[in-house]
Amino acid sequence: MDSRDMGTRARVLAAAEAVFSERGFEGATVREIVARAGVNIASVNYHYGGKSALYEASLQSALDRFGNRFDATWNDARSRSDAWEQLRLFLKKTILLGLTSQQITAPEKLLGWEILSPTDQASDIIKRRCLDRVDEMEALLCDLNVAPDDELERRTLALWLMGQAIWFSTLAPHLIQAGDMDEANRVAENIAGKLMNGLVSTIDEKQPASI
Amino acid sequence: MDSRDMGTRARVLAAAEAVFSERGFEGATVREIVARAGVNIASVNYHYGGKSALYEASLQSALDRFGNRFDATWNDARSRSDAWEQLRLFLKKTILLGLTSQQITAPEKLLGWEILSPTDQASDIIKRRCLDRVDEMEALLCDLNVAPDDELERRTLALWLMGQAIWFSTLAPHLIQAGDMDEANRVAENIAGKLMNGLVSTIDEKQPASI
DNA sequence: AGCGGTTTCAAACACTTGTTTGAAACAGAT
DNA sequence: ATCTGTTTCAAACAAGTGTTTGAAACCGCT
Repeated sequence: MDSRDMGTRARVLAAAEAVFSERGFEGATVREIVARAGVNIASVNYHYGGKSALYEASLQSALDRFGNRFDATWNDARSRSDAWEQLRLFLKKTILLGLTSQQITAPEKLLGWEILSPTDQASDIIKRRCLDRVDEMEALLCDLNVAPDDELERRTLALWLMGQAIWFSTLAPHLIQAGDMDEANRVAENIAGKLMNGLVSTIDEKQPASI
Repeated sequence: MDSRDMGTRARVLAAAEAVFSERGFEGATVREIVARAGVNIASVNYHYGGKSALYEASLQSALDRFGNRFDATWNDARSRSDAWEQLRLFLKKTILLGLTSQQITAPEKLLGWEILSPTDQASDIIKRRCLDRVDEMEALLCDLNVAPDDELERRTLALWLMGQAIWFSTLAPHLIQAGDMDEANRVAENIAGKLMNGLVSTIDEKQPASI
């Protein structure tokens, strides 16, 4: 447990993240992991104690990086002075990510696997983290004075907005691809604008300006 | 290939759908499938030719049922006379489904697995089906006179609206649960309303009624 | 009853899986 | 150089995998 053993131990973890994210827990084999890491097969048991433990470590590490990336976008947006600008920037950035990224990144894929077949402990960790983000979105909505009084309503609204981020960063890349950066930028701004317009409209529940 | 063999053959398919959706392709074992179906292990090879072929059959069948369920909601909404009412009803129903359903259903989980680790042939089938739905949503947007002229913009908008359906029927149930039916109804109507308000607003791109 | 084709079955097959093992190689301190 | 604890390695292990096999059971038919 020294810090000098960051050679093989870290290489195993990196390879594990990649393989687990590509194939899931069951589909991944320790032989492929150690092959990619370029180390002996016994390393995974020696350093981590087994495949399951290695998976948990990979998930933890991937979640951290996922969280950090999210936090970076979030904090960057939150640093703006105007609250509406904060929301617009956050939405636009996350949408843009989905339109331009060529493939789902490892942490998001790992999250996906975990959602589909939850490991008891891990799914709790994930749930907690997701709900923390939802809390932050709720706070932003309160800043904007558009948070509904009703608790479930407010929570669903925050959850829904967060859903946009997840949707555009996971599934959308499979179905749509922007041509160039300018185009992506324009589309992202447009969608973000529609989301925000929906938020602020107070003429609720009635069909507006129909045919 | 008679129609009288619907006994074991169909039982295997049903069990396969369940097990594959719970554990994914790699995680599922033919032994568990045949155990649930209550048939001999050789049946899967005899009737389907192998695990992979059985998986494809399950995926096909699940996609059909998923499509049918979607089409039912869609057609029901589309039968309304007013176009805005069509959209509102569709959005509300799909949101409601996510708020009230206790767990992700088999077809959606299978879809999820396939998205995470696409089988070459299967992912094409899925893509095609999803894109067909997006086409229909585009048509509805044209009916509403809110479809942007730009193609990518229009497509992204349709895709985004469809994303709501998927989002609320797959991930949201993990994070939120409505208390009773009345509550769920109210929340679903609220979110649908916000979505539609965003659509119709023409005061685009500028921050509205800020602090 | 007897026949031909289809379907089921228990047992075995070849193979891959995660894990263990015991020796060899290494690093640092004396 | 020698000893100590740590790390790497090739080889082997037991368990579980999808698949095959050849015989038994079943079916509708004459």
